[in-house]
Amino acid sequence: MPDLSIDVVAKAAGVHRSTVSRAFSRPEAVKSETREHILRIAEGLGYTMSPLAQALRRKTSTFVPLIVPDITNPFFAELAKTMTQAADERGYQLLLCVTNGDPAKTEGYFTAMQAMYAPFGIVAPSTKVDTDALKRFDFGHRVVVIDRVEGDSSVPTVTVDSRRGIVLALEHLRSLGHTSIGYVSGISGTHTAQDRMDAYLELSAEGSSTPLVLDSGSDPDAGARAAKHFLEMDNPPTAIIAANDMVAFAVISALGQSGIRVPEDVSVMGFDGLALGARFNPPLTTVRQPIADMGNIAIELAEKQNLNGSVDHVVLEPELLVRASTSGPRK
Amino acid sequence: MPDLSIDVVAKAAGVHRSTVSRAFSRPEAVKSETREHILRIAEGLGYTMSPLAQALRRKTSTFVPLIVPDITNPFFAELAKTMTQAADERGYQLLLCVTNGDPAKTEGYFTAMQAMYAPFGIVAPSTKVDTDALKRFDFGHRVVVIDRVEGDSSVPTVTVDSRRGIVLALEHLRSLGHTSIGYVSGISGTHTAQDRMDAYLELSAEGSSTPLVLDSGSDPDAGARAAKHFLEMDNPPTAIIAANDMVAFAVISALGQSGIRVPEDVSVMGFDGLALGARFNPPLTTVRQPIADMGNIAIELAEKQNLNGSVDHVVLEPELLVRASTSGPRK
DNA sequence: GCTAAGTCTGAGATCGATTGCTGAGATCGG
DNA sequence: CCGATCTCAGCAATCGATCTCAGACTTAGC
Repeated sequence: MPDLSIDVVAKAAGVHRSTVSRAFSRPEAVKSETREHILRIAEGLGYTMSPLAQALRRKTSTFVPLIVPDITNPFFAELAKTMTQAADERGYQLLLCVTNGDPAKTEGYFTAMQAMYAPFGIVAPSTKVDTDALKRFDFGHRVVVIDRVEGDSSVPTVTVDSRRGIVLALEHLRSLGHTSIGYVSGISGTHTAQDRMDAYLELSAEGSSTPLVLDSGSDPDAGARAAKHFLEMDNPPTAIIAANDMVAFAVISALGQSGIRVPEDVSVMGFDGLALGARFNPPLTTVRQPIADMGNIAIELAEKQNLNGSVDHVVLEPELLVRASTSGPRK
Repeated sequence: MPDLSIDVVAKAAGVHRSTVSRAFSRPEAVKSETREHILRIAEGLGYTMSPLAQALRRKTSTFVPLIVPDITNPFFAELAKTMTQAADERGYQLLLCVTNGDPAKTEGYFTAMQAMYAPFGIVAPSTKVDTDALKRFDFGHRVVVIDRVEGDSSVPTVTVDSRRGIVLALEHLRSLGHTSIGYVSGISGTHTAQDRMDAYLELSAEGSSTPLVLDSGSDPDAGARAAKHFLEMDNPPTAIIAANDMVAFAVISALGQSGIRVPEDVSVMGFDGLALGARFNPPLTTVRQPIADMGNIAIELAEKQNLNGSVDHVVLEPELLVRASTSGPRK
């Protein structure tokens, strides 16, 4: 394969380099005959422009980083999947960047992406993002965050309404007849995690039942600890809300290990709406986040900010997804 | 942030551009005093080299594509995770490319990666890879495949020993007392999927029990169909081997929906060893693939092939992982 | 038919690096 | 003390595109 540069095509088409360039990136600036001729020749040669050279010269590329803490977490995987497509449709190429929760890595990606002339980026954090720290980076001025952010600041964000989600969960459980409803966090760090917990605490109290947090850790063992705690209680709740689907899985698994059945002995709900939940045992009742929408909107917000500096905060509506892990309380 | 080019650093350090370049990429070619001086200045300015310009000029980059069909599948997610790190450690930057099973996308990535001057790539296919089709692409000569390929050809591969894995599963189940062991494929397309199924068919017959394939589809509903089939049988098997963990999850879930208990009523095993399996209900007994090793070795093979054209085929040993989804057959 | 206003295309500098070549000093043996 | 050998740094071409400028040709208006 001889190296295919723009000059090769130019020679083959009998025109100047610049004309070929225009034929591709500014079609209206070149006579349509010439353009079609060039395109035909290029096609025949199997030529495509070098994104590298292009980015270098233009000082802007179509690479859009999506920074996530852990791709092994299905929530982020689903986000990545839908965002890949959303990016594609708009002519961008999503670059997945995994931090493993290490803030230093995030910063590394920032400078790398700056160097790649990425027009903007999307960050799905694992901690409360520090807006000021963000803004210390050049690239930090061009990201949108998938989480709430301290004091509605100058960074565009997309989130779903945590409180509304908890309301949905609580209503569902109460309509089933539950009055004693526990909570296990299993995540922390992000504002979203905090918001869900706060909403539970507050709304649970309103409902005249005492809030009951089985575990508030954020490690993978939270589910097991919550189950242990549950077993040790004299008067355990008849239903449990988990802060996200993964934790719900862990709770159900741990409970199952001790012979507790879901939903016969206790109802368990998740929060996320992972596809995986439909194939859990039992299929998980949960509060669905519109992940695909989040991805699309994140990119839109990024484009908007890039265009006219506007900083929007979009809050999406969650949705109740009833499957089989909840039922009426045991008599 | 003024644009930080190599010339800026050169000026600041009072040397020529080329000297700065050497200070970074060919340390031995510049007097150590000078070099340290330059490095210090660069550090102070917060300068990093443009990977774009570098790749353009050198005609080789450090981008390594990992092409997977679906990042939402935890197997590929885990692969991506470990490979990201493996790549990092060797100075590469992994670029995750998701095809959604569309071969056209794979080809698109090939030419894109060619244009990015990627030194090589890793492909985790969802279909039997056609070596000839691969070789039609320039970039196809520099990939390693995570699957077996037709006729031990000229493409390096990494796989785990499918037959051995099935042996492990069968031995485990038989030692528990099972004699009637079913199989559900749920995947197909890859040679690995084929190999597992073939191994089951063959070894199962040897064990003097008749092979019993509950479902051989490859869609997400295979689990449900297998469960349906199971329920309709007069004499259902007492144990089921699923071709991978995800299918095992689906089978257990579907069975559970019909009131069949695992492992009390029927034992179910998976194949993969996903981290998720430990938190399933019940925790999944499975055959573990050394995913991290696969990632590391894939990159090693790629480097080797790139260096001296050697084409190796590495076959890794799977390992039995006993958890709670298997037990003795019901009396 | 002649000038003014468009259309198109070509020239050449430029983006941020790398690298073969050349030459200035330093080192060294005799 | 002199030429030969080494080191080390500068020069300038190059990678594959983009884009401003300016010139060549059309087209239009009167």
